[in-house]
This record gives sequence, structure tokens and C-alpha cells, in this order.
Amino acid sequence: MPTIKDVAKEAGVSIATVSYVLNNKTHLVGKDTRQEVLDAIKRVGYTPNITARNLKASQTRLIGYAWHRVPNDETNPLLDGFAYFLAQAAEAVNYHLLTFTHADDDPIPVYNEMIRTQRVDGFVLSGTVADDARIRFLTNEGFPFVSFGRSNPGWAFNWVDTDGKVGVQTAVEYLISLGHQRIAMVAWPEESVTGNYRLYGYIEAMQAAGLPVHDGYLQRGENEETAGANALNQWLQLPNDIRPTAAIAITDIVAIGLMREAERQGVQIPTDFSVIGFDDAPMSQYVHPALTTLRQAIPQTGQALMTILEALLNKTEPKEAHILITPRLILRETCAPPLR
Amino acid sequence: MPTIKDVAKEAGVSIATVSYVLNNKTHLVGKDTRQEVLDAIKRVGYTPNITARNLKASQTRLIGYAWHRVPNDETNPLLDGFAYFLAQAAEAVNYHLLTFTHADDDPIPVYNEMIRTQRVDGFVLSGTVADDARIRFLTNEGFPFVSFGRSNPGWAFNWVDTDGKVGVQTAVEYLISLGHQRIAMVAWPEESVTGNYRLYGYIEAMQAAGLPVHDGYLQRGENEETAGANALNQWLQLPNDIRPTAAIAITDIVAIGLMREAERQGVQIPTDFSVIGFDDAPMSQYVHPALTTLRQAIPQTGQALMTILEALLNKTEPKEAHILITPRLILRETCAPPLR
DNA sequence: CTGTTAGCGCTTTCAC
DNA sequence: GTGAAAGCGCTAACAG
Repeated sequence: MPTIKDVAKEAGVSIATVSYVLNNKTHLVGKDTRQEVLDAIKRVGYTPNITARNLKASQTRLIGYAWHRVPNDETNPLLDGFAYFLAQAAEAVNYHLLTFTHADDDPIPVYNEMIRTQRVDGFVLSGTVADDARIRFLTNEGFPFVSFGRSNPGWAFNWVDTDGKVGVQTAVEYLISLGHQRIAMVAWPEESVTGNYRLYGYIEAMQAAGLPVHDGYLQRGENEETAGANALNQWLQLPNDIRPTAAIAITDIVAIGLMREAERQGVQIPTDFSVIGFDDAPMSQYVHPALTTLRQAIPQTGQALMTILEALLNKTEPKEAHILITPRLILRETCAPPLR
Repeated sequence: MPTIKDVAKEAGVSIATVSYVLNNKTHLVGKDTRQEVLDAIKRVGYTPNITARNLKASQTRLIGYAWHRVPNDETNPLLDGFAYFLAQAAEAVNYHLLTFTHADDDPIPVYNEMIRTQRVDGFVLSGTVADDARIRFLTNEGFPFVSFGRSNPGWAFNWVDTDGKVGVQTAVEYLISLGHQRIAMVAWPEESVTGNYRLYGYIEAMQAAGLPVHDGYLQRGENEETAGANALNQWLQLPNDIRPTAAIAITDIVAIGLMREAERQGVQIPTDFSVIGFDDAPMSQYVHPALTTLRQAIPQTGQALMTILEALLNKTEPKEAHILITPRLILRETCAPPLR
């Protein structure tokens, strides 16, 4: 590979001059000299070595992004797609994504190592939880990062998140517009920050419409099919006049679990029962009936994250430290007016 | 961030000595000096700057991996999971993954840029096709790379691939063991290298069992649901005595398309018709009935790729230039003995 | 054994 | 306008 020296020799100038040309310091180099250098660059086929540039500038132009944990060969389709759009957004501002993995239970050493070796200029986090150790650590280190997802309300850090509350509100309002009055929800465990925002959306929308949230309407469970199945079975045991006719599931996985249980129990969806998921996972269009769900705006999320992070990396205050992105309700086949 | 100089000062030695300690040149430094340096390193909290090391060594310890194209917000679940395991395999040998994106139709400029700027030490390709422009380009450049997937048989390059032929053979044999005799297949267009290997598996297994491949048994289409739907409809038009009782679909997507069409046509799966997919996409366990399919061994594939690439990067001959990895048949609910 | 020193390839001050 | 030279942080050849 040719270096700046080769170009200098070829053009008969000093390496400083070549550097000026490369960095467009037009006021520092004569028009003809400039052209000569440009020609020489072309002739020798030169491109600046990025490692040398980075060393000089004490940067890497690399953003670290850790893959979410993968339990048993499973992947999280939402976040898989996210990484792609994040990479694209990073490239638009001349950064690249360095993806790495870490032990499920203890991510900190890897983050620490990346900071100490100066492998990356900043991080993007995803899958954040309450009391997130990574957020605490990075804040403490004063190392630049943004998070896809909120954490403890008291913590001061930059984030972008899907507006789960508004999303679920929209979904509930849609069910109401269809004629439903007895609407239930499967939420996540109480500790889940993300889950609670979505839950608030449900509660508020019900209250706003003056609809009661009967005992048992709110069920909770992990992000598994069984959560949906269990919830449905609870609801089926409620007396006829308060038994829900529709439900919001906190994710598509949960919604699908509910649907499969409905099939087992002879409950027809959407005729007997309507359901709306959250995420628009790839499989959701393949289940039968195809799942009506809230789609997170992943491409925009990636861009918003990079906008904030770029500001941080330039040591300027980001315009907005927190950005909420509204999900879109994708109408498919799991909702219908309630049986009269 | 402390540098090697700070450590040297702290320990009262030269930077060379510190460097020797860092690089475990034990024969070059006294036992007590070594300990003193080690202590100083700990005291000042020093970790070598990787950019400087890389500049010195003319390397990056970065592997470039391009995301497959994403048409309309869709992602390829198989490859999404692949990136994770590839990253893990890379980290095991002290590399990191630099993920990047490129225009669908013209990936070469991005690869070229990465090489010229010396951003990465090598590449891993996926989604390779016949006459793959990337393979041609990288071979031409003499730049280290490995491919997940084969391309033109005549081309000399290193690859790892799922053994589609053996996989489909296994699937066909399984159907035969269930009692099926009239087995059909939906393949990809003739140009698809990967598709043809899978197809050979079908042909050979049928021949080996002395089973006829009747006219119309072999259908082709793109990787879409419609391909499966169309194929089924063709088969349904065949006369009763040669109408297939089971089929191999070249991917899960195609299998799912077939299943949905079967439902529309009143064909019960697996009672009336058995089907086997390929890939074990995440959605495949959620469709109803859950899809029996061939699962690619993605973690091993990532490791195999890195083993080869690491050899290339060390300028040694890889032990095996080509590695075939056998997929595993995952039995679920879409296969049953044929109706008598 | 330990230190001095010359780079790796680039940017940027400071003279001229 | 142009160039000499210092230096980013590190490794390693060479002296001693």
C-alpha cells in the first residue's frame, strides 16, 4: 500500500503539502501544486491509512454495540434488525459499528476492556433494564453512550425509546372504536420499565374512555408464549358479563402464545376474541390469523441514537437528550368487533 | 488515559522495558524489574492503546462483515443469528467484527474503500451467489476473506457451507421411512448454486430409493411464500395416482407459503400432505402445525469460518479450504405417514 | 538485562 | 505557499 511519502515523492513535494491537500486546507497550498498532488495520488493509488489518522486524532470512529444475549440459539428479531439500521445511521456520519458479545450475567468487563484499550469512541446500548449495570458503569466512567430504551427515571443519561405508552393507548383506542368495552392486558413483571410504560398506556386509555379495568384484567408474565396462554385461561374463567372480549399483549410472542391457547380452547380469533401484539416480529405476519400489532420504528430509532451520540462525541450538547418514537399500529387479522 | 510513558516514569524504567513486560518477553527483563513494572501498571491503571499497537503492527484485528441487503424492512433471520456467532468466534481469536452496510446492487465500492483505508484485516461474506462480484473482486485483490456459501465451482477461494445436499437427502429418507413414495420438491431458480445442491440431494435420494420423480414433481420459484403456494396447486392438479403425498420446500418461507395454501385448499397438513422446510427460521416453530425443517448449524459455521480466516490472516495455509456442515433435521408437526 | 532510538503513517505547528 | 520536524503510543533492533 502506498503511503503519504510515496505521494510526496511522486509529486515532488513534502508530505506536509500532501496532507494539506488531503485535508482540503485550500488556503495552504497553491492551485497548481494542489493539482499536481491530486494527480500523484491518483497515479500511485493512494488512500490515507485510517489507523494512522486515528492514532493522530486519538479516535477510532468506531461505535461499540453489544449483541443482546442469546439463550438457546434464539435470537431477538427486533434487535437483529436494529443493528442493521444502526450501522447504516453510523455510516452516514462516518462511523462504523464494532459489534461484540459478552457474558449474559456480566457485561461490564467487556465494556471496560473496550474503554481501556480505546477500541471504540462510544457505545450504543440496547435491551436496557432497570438499574442497568452498563448505564451505571458508563455514566460513572463518563464515557459517551446512548441507550435504546429507558432505565431508572432518576438517572441522567441519553436515550431514545419507543413510546410504548402512546402505542398501547392507540391500540386500546382502536379496540374501543371497534366496539370493545371489556379489554384486558398481559403485561411484563412489575420490575420492567419498558413493560410499565406500555401498561400505563393501557390504564390511561381505559380510564380516558371511562372503561373499567376489572379484577383479573391485568395479567403479568415473562416474554414467553406461556404468559399469553395463562392470561387467556384466567380470563376465560371470569363470569360471562365481565369476561374480556379483547386484549393487548405486551409482545408478539405473548400474543402468539395467547392465540395458540385460544385455538386449543376453541376460542376463535378474531370472532370470539381480539388481540393486539407489540413489536411486529417477523413471524407475526405468518401466524394465522396474521397478528395485528404495534410496529416499532427501528430505522428512525437508529438515526436518533446516532444523532445524539455524534453530538456527544463532538463534545457538544445533543439537541435532545431523550427522544420518544411513536410505534405504528399495523392492522392485520386478529381484531374484529365483539360478538353482540 | 495513561500511556506507556507514564508507566515507565512511575516504575523508574524506560518505555522499552515496559513494552517488554507487556509483551511477555520474559527473557529480556529481570524478575524484580518485571514486578515493579507490573505494579506500576496497576497503580496508574494502564492498558495499551490498541490503535497505536495496530499502527505499529500494520493490522486492525477487525473483520469486515456486511449485512445482507434488507429490502422492505425485512430481515433475514438466519443471517441475523449468524452475525452473533461469527462475532463470538472472532472474539475467541482476538478479533472483532466491524459490521457495515452497502447498496444492494453494488457492494464493491464499500469493500474497496475498506481495503484501501486499511480499515479491516479480512472479510467474511455471506449470501454468496453464482458469479459473486465480491468474490471475484477480493480474489483479484488478493485480500483475505472466507465465504459462508459456495459460488462458481471453478473458482478457488475458501468457504464454509451448509451441506444442503446431504440435508435434503436426510429429509427425503425420513419421508420415505414414514411410507411416502410420491415426494415432490420446490426448488429455487436454476441459477442458484445453493438451491441446486439442495435439489441434488432430492434427486439422488429419490434415485437411491428407486422412486420416480414424475413430471411436475419439481417446481421452482423465488424465496417467497407464493413459490410454495404455486407448487402445491400444480401438484394438486396431477392425477390421483401420481399426486405427491409429501414435499421438500427449499426454505421455511416457501414451506409456510405451501402450508397456507394447503389450508385455503382444504388440504390437511400433515394428514393429507407432509412438508419439510429448510433453515429453521424463528417463525417456523410458531406456524401451525409447527414446521419440520432442516436446521443449519450456525454456531459451528461461524467457528469454521474464523478458523480458516485466522489461518489466512496469519499467512498460513488453512487446514481445510472448504468445510461442509451437515444440517440437522428438526422433527416437528408437519410430517405424518401418507394416507393409505 | 536495560535503555536509546528509529520508525509505523499521519497531522499540524512553526519557520522560512 | 511550502517544508522541516515534532509527536500520537507503541514495538523492536541495536548498543551497552
